[in-house]
Amino acid sequence: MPQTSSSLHLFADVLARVHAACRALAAASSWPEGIDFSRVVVEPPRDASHGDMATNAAMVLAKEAKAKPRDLAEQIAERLRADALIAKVDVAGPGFINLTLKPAAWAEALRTVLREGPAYGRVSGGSKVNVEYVSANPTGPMHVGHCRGAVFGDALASLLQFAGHDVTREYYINDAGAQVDVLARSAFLRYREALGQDIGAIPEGLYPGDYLKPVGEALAKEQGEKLLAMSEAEWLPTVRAKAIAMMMAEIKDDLAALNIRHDVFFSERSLIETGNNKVAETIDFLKSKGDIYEGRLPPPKGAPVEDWEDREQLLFKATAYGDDVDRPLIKSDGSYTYFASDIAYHKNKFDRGFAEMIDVWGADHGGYIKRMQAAVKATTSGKGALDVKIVQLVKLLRNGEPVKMSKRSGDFVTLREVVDEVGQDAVRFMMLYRKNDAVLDFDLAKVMEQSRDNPVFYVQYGHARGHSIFRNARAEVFPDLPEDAGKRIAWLGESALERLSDPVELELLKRLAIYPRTLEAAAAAHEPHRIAFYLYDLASEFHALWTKGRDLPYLRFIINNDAVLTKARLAMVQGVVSVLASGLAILGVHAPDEMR
RNA sequence: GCGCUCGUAGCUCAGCUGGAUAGAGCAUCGGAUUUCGAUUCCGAGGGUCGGAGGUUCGAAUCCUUCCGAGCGCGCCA
Repeated sequence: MPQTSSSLHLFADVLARVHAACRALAAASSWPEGIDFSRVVVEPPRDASHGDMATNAAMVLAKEAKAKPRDLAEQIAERLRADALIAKVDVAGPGFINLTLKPAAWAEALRTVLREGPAYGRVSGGSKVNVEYVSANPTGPMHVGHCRGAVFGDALASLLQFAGHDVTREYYINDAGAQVDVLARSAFLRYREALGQDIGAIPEGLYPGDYLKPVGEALAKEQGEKLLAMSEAEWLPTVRAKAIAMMMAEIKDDLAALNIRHDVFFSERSLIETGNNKVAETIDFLKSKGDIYEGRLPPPKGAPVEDWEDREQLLFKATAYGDDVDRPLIKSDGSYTYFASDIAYHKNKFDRGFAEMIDVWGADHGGYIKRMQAAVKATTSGKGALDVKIVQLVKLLRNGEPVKMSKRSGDFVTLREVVDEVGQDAVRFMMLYRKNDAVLDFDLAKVMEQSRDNPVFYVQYGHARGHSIFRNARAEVFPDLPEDAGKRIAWLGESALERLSDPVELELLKRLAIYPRTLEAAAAAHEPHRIAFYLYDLASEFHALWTKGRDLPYLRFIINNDAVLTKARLAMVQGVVSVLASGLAILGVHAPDEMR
């Protein structure tokens, strides 16, 4: 289990106190041994009037403690009332224990934010995790459809890293199937074209895009007319390798435009290299476990398969691990199915030390999850776990109208076109401002708007506004307020934070205090979108407080005749700025000091 | 036909893995605003959480079953 960093964060701290109270009570009341406290949680109540935090301890423990929830709640409450951090304890409803903390607790929470700075909410000591994402076929530039999985995977990896995991970002290159041979043939045409031949229209079934022209030109330059004299079987490996290399370079460029970088690029072809055939090895391994057999499959029930041929074939016993049917490993032409090499690939991940694997796939691969999880179970004897995150379709719009067309490829919009038009921040944030398994509307016009309707702008503006306040404070009250973030945080760390007492201010501090908890939950659920929503809420409260200062001058951040209060308020602003910057960094979105 | 995902305000979506009177934004209506440079803020109306059962102290959340949408269903990746 991950360890929380040096200081306990407020929610974890209070949870520990509740646990302690329960244990003390357990000892005093001779409860049965080995009671499970893990279901006891401390969370913010839905209704703020109930207090700052609520715990379900009494309701969860009632059965085992053989007591009525309300009675038990009273006993636990009695012990919590003695706690120095807690101002008020109430028992409500079916047995909730509502806690109201002393104001000093919130000041202390802000002090924690400032002390830890960029590390606030960070955890260390987590497990090794492999996150595989993008893995687009190396047959052309990336299109918008790839965008979402790319951004999602990248943000999830960052999130898990922040949550203490040892994360490897991986890209699986599908460079072994039939489609890369098609790529090679398409590139060969462009090669002939580069040598001055008239190739006419690109035949049906080959890739028509202009992006293969540079490949043809490069081949012409390197090989001259040498390849023309060869048979396809002879030139194909050379052309294929060149085309894949250039496509991968292009994909890496596209990813860089979104600020995405992988640690490992894993080649499918490397699995079946002669002399080192991992796929054969894996099949043998499964055979020895009795998970593979020769058999027949019933024809698929859905759309009729025209050339269906009932044949004896090599099957993986996926049904033994929760799948619906057993799955073929070898095609009728004798080559491996994609699934076969994918089994070998995931086994390889496990063998490299990743018991935890996460794959990010597009929605059209949903039907593939069960068999892959079955395969992981089988090859790792249940020790490996694969979580597959499906990212749903992105509907690209402009002012509500669907966008099709592309200047470059003829039939799809490239990732690059979208990033060039709206910028990487807008793309990244919007892709994360939705649950991954929900369809997403991406409106090119809307994400450029500077309004509350555009969450990217709204959150970034929150960060910029914080800095704007620092600039004003520097001009009006504190010429010494450091520009450097680290120095400024240290400088503000010595503020009289107990001066922050207005309910609106305390609300903001509570929001900051809950950040580590939000991160922890988002990481555990593999759901980076929760951070995007949290940031939006935080920015919203910050903007609201700023605007309140317009009507109520005593709530302004800068109070010219009260340097002590101003400094405390600036410390609060710094807390907001720090957390906004931290959350945006996890999402891979810039936190600007000013908007332009 | 089967499997997976989904169904929450007029629209777009959250809902912290079972908690209290289900929340935001947009849109609508009503207010505030020559600010600490910012398209910002406050308030109101709006709900059978697709329908029906079930599990328990308690269900939008879990189970069953219908209805509806999307995706998938050897030898594509």
